[in-house]
Amino acid sequence: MTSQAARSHMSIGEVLALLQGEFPDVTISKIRFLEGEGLIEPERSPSGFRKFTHLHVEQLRFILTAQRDHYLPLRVIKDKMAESFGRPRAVQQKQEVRLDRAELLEAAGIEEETLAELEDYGLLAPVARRYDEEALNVARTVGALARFGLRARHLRAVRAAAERECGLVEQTVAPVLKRRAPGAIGEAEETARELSTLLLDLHASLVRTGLRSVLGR
Amino acid sequence: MTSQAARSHMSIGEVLALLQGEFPDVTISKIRFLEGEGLIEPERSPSGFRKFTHLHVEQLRFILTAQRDHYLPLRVIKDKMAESFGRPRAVQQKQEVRLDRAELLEAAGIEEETLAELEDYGLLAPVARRYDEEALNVARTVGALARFGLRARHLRAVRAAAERECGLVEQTVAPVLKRRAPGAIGEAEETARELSTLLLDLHASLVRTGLRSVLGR
DNA sequence: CGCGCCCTCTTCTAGAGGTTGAGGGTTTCT
DNA sequence: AGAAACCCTCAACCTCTAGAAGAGGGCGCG
Repeated sequence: MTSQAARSHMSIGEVLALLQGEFPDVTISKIRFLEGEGLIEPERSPSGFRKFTHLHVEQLRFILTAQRDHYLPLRVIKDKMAESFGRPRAVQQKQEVRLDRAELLEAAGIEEETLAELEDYGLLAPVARRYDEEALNVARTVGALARFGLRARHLRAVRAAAERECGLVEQTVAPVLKRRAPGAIGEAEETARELSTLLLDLHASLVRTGLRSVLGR
Repeated sequence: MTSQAARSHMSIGEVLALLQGEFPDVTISKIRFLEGEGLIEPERSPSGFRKFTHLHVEQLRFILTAQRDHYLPLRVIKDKMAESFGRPRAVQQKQEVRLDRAELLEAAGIEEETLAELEDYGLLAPVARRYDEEALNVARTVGALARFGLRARHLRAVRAAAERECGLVEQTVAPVLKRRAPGAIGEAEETARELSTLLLDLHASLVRTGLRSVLGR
């Protein structure tokens, strides 16, 4: 048995041996299965044997830990891997939702006129006559709010607030975007995502605090 | 149909109605299933109908959130529930945070002057000279935002927006609160929580959508 | 050339998390 | 009272995830 260190890549059996100490119930069949699910992508030798590197072992460790300690489903682990290990191309689907008007009404469980109202107040707009995931979520949420007597016109303020926050993000990110360097867009997206998370978090905290005083304590 | 408010306990259908806004795919059969799995234990009427209280609704919310947002298996959720809800009273956990000024600065990793700014702009205020969990979160978040060049004065709009949303909730809940019936407070809290969740969700959706167009798709 | 390792592919499975429907009682509206 | 709406149990069924098991067949090396 040649040491796996020397060759820089390992066979599936060697990988198994490496991991088995830490994760007693990993098996060859499981590793193959994980490849099938697109979680790892080992190279192949001319004759078809899988060739693993240390990176792959790292990834497997990540997967197995996520399963064992955080109970995450593979689908979610896959997404997280894209973040932690960076897109190994494949551009990740995300299962685009694209509904037409009738489908949206159906899926969100709202009336035509509610939708019209929503569009009037700018809470939601189709892109190329189609509604995406986010639009569906808006429609559903507004539907639920309507059951409390809150109609679109009450929600204009929410839209305005969202717009102002977007403005804040835009303003911060603009210089990066302008600098037409390669990778600038990716960087801007990253920053925008991070900023918006923070702003949403702040917003939520403020609302919760405000509410507590409304309810007396 | 009598309002669920008056009776302090609800039928399974009423519980369903309460939750469906926030969790569109909860069903009666699922609620029964969760009882079968030992996650909730509603009382029964003499004729065998389930009787739910606000606590049960709270627990269901906990379960559904854990599933949806953290992908936890029921088995694990059950364990967590024992911690969060288990053993009624048991000295009120939730581990109240009550920091003084210095501790807050330390914990949030911000400067005295940043905090002063925050208080000036009404983003945060001590209660009886102490800062709670939510205040800490605000301070921390603002600290992170500051690293992107966003200072308290940029965030006034966020505060204003949060206040307006609180107003919306207050307005909706006010009639219930006034009606000084027993259980009215619990019901109001329940409604307020639900409304604010929906509003925050809506807000987040709008921000994400807006951001996408800022970044060009 | 034989023994151990590796390959693909198909079929099987165990469990989680519910759904559906039959058959039957209860509550409430009119 | 009678219908409509709601609720009950229990058993059967279903879909999806996460693999396991085995058949049938290639590599590779001492």
